[in-house]
Amino acid sequence: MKLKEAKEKYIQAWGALGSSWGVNRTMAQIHALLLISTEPLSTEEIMEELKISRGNTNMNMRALMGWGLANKVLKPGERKEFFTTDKDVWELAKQVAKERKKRELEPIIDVLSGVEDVEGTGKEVEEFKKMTKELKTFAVQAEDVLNRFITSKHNWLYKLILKIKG
Amino acid sequence: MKLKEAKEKYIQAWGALGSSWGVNRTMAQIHALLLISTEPLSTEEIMEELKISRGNTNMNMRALMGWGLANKVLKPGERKEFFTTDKDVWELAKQVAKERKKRELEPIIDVLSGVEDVEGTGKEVEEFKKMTKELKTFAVQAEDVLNRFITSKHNWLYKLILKIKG
DNA sequence: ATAAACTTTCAATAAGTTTTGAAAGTTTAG
DNA sequence: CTAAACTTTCAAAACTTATTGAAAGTTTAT
Repeated sequence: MKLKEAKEKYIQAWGALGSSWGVNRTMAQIHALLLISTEPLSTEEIMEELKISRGNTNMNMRALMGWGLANKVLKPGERKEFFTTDKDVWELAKQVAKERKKRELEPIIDVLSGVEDVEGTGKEVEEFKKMTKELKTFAVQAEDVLNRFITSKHNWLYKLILKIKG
Repeated sequence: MKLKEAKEKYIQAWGALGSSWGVNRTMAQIHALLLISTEPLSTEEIMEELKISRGNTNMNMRALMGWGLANKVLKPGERKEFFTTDKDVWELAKQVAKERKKRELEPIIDVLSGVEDVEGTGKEVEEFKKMTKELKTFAVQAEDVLNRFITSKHNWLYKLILKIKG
């Protein structure tokens, strides 16, 4: 397979994956592109390679930087800004986990906590309390695992697998 | 807090969470409703409670059953179909994991495998190979963890937490 | 057989999300 | 200062996904 074709396939696939993970497609594609670049890329180059508009490139580069997944780099003698990424899948995964925890788990835990003190005593109320309590327990446990993942060092996943297996 | 208000909050929150997890909002809401119901519910009752159309209810009930998260129940003397769920958060989580693994992880692993044999030898090709290989390793590890989760028994998560802590 | 009760389908519509592109804003060089 | 180089913004357009509702299909009772 030619590099160009391989690159395209990989970038498309990564974009698709991103969009199921709350990372918008373009953001994921830009990240994918930066991951395999040997040199920092300019806005122009990103636009060109991904065939996207300037505005889109700009918005998503800022989002990537906001997530801590990309950096501005200045080249001496160049006026343009260039972008790179850490090239560490691990960091990417941790960052996604962090964002999603904040956007999803935390709010649902809040709601489930807020709903604990429902008044009354009927069968319906009992069932409601029982279920929401279970859901909360589950969510808190999931949060716990995520927190460990987020604050973990490289290879935690690998070590974890060994632990599970052993 | 009144039961009615609490129910609404909980159902809305669960719906919102669902839609970030590839479970459509209505499907998640129906599931949430079934989770806290003491009795099996009919299509009518679901429509009423969630203020959604018959078509929407029907489609999403079938999807829920397709995911193995709800069942038809027949009440003696009644012609209508009624629906229940297992009331097990664990099953829900496993099912979501299973669907997402199939929809997302497997395809990306395929692409990354398919792209391994890119030809040429330059710096660019090296970087590409290196990166895609790393991504694949990561994806395969993640798949491994998911598989264990999916085939696990109740309380695996809890035990896992103890393992990680210890 | 047929009519009522109930379920399913799907084209049209609505709602939500992403992308564009042109205009406005900012920075740098001379 | 001012013109060119570059970046940012955001309303409108394109695209994607979810929902409706009415019509078609199915099942059951008589």
